[in-house]
Amino acid sequence: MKEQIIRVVSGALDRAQASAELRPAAVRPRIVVEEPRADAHGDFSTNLAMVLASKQKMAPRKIAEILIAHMHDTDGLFADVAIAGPGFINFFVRPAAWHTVLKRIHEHGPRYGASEMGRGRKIQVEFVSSNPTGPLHVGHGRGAAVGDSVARILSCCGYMVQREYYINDSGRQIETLGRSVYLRLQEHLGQRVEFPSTCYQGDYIRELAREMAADDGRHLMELPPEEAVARCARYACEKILAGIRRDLASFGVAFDRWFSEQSLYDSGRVAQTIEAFRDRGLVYENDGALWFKSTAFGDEKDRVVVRKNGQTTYFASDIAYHQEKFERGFDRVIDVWGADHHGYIARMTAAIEAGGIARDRFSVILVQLVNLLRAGQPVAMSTRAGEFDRLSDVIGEVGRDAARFIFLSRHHDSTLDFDLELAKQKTNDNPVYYVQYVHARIASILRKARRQGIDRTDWDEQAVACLTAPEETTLIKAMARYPETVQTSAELLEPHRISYFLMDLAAIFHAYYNRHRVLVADPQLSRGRLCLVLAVQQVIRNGLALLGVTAPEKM
RNA sequence: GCGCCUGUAGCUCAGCUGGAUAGAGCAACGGACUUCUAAUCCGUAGGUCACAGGUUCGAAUCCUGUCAGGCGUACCA
Repeated sequence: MKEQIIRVVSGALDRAQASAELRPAAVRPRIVVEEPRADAHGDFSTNLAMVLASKQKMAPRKIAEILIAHMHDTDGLFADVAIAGPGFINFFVRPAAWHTVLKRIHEHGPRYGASEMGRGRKIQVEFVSSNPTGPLHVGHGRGAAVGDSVARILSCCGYMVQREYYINDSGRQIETLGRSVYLRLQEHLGQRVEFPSTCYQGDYIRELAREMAADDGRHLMELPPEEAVARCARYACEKILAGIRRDLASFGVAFDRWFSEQSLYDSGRVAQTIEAFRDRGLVYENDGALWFKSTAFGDEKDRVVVRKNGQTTYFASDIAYHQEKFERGFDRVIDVWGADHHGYIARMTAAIEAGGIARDRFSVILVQLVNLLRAGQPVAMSTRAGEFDRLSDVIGEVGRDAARFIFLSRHHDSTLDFDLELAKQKTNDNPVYYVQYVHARIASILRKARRQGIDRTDWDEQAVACLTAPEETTLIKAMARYPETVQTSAELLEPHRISYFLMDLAAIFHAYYNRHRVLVADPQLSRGRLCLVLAVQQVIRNGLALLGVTAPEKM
């Protein structure tokens, strides 16, 4: 609907300029159409006359008059177009014109809200990428929900999306993992060992050690320690990764590709990247280490890629990794990171630009941390004791839908309080159920309709013409906003906009439901209302799908 | 010190990249189940948009500064 109005306004501007009543502008202003808060200001309004005023050297209200005179309402949308305030043009849409929105929803079904904004461009979303040194915790859960939802939204907007998980299966932390398991294994086999605080403290390390002991633990002890540690590392890494995959699967998150950091070393890719940088003078030696000139690309200081001891840094493999991503043909690459990594953005962007890729093709979604609470009290989480607020526990306790919805109920820039008790509550406090309830209620209406022998739920133009109640128009107006909401959340990479949209639509529906009955004596009106609530159900389902939340038939 | 993020109702948060009189939910108070699911709805009350300047027809939104909180500032990952 908004697009149609933009077209009307845009056409009026063209004609006004063609007729020389308005002088042609060098730069055409972006036409902004908004929905005013107050009903008295109509269904839509544009500020175009005021934007043009200074350039045209004309009073805004005068410009508004000219624009209105040149408007062609070919679709018969408007009951009235009025000038108000300092020069707003307000549009009052005929109630019947709103019915075309309903028709569109019926026609497009699951594709309502989809667009070709992405024009098939390839885009990659890399998220979670948690180190395989321990199980996923709630913070990863938020990253998983955000990454997956962003991927769903982009895909809905016509991008070819790939979901990727980067496995840090190389370097010191993996060695530490191996040593941790090795020491616990020795301990398990009755040896007295000193377990350093630098090792991973969690109970899952003991479990892994027990498993290995049951397998071929004693045989391992006969190997040279270095080899035994390496074996422990490989075993633990695989096991933990399997657990991560399991947790993600139960969270409804599926990756298209799991990319191993080690593979970048095995293929010589990291070394090649460094050499390429060396050839182009992008690195230099200092204090025995090799530095990347990231300051030349906007970073605040240069960064080490090869340490004095000859080992490459994590950053080095990350540069190679991101170059490799773009070589795979992605137009855009999006990384979802925990907010504690924000200091890393400047150098990563610098490295990408140094590799000859425009910096705006890379973006990072920083996800702020999650405070896990229980009835308002913080849930104790001690990394030292190795106790995690595990994602699997949280999903087990509150369920996948509630967890996902809550993770997506805040802007990713703000910290999130996740209250386990609240998440289980089935009240208004907990918006998941509030939204899902709409879907279930409508399903219930349909069941009743079928019992009454009404089995036609297809589009019925005449029946829909009966929908004249103001609550009905409000409902349709809300649904008309959906496609735009999806596009905005795709542009800004902000899935929470979908959550808020759904809560808003749900509130409007519940109010309607309490005020009007769908199945009434008048069969024509019943059919019209059935068309209406079916559309609501469709939009709720589409929106929930973008969040990865189910739409239940019964609750 | 420097950098990034945040500051909106008692609490938790939206606010459509500058629009008209500031928006929800929770908590408080008062109402609505013989109906298609009350996991719902209706109403009342609640505000110096941290503070001070600036930009313009117009600012919660943009710019500068101040204050407060979070995070970061490795030859760790």
